[in-house]
Amino acid sequence: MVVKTALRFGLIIIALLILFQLSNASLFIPDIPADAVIGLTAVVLIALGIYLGGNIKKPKVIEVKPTLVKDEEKIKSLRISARELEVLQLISDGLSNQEIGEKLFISESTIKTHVSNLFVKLDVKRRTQAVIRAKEWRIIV
Amino acid sequence: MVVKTALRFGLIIIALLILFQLSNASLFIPDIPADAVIGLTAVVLIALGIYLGGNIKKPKVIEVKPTLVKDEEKIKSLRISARELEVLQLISDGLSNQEIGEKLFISESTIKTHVSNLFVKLDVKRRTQAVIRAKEWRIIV
DNA sequence: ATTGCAGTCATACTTAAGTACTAAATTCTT
DNA sequence: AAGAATTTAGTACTTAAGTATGACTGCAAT
Repeated sequence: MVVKTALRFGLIIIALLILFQLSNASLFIPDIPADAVIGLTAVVLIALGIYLGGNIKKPKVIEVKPTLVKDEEKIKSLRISARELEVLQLISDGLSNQEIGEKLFISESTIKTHVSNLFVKLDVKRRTQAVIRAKEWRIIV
Repeated sequence: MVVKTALRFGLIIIALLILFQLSNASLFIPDIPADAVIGLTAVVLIALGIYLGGNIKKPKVIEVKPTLVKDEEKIKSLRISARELEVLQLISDGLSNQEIGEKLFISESTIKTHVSNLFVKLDVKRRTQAVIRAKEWRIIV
């Protein structure tokens, strides 16, 4: 890395020296218009600046969250129903069976049915595992 | 945005014209050495290039995953012990109290003690909530 | 029409989770 | 060394979670 930087700067210095020489020489050669040489030099120098700027400036670092998209195919393949998915999401939100029932206006015993069916489909034994599995398989966000 | 860009380029053109004029003039004024003017011009042009490069070039973007670092300060402030933290992590991994006990070679009743103490410190009622809260507060990864 | 799925609910049960203490041994800390 | 915090473990209990099974309804496809 250090060698690369040194090499780069060496090349830049050589390029600059050549330009200066050319610039000086042109003043005494009438065949080439001085303006053209100056213009060319300007363009080369600006290009050099742009090149240097790209390397000197530290890159912008932005944090990106992994794309949180549900895998609808997986949900279908596991034959998880819409209601079951709702319950699964609420389990993941930390709600108890009773709270889920209240939120969905259905009895706790129905929630238990959904939960049991979910565990079979997700191949887990506990709700904490269900949450992990469901996120692994991108069934819930 | 368009106006801003137009203005910027206008200024750049004016700056260039001034430089060209200066450059031409200096050739006939012996008081100022031609090399100095050329050198100054070079510096200005390179600076201009760097400035332009910063605006024209699309920024280098490095994508990084959100930093998953435990907040040790938070752990201390909540007075969560090392053992409790271990238990918390294993809860988050989906293990039952019994499984956690087996993994740590201690009785399930001890796990229950740790769990209860954790719930008070995390201000939650259930282990599913504990996992959510612990991740919110970056107590576990 | 009947077949099947989704959703609902209930009962009865077992197991796990969680609470509320008490208490002892161990390990830091001062 | 003394005190504080941690870790361990127990008992006794309450509550929540989870299982198994059966039953009823509505709805859509065959």
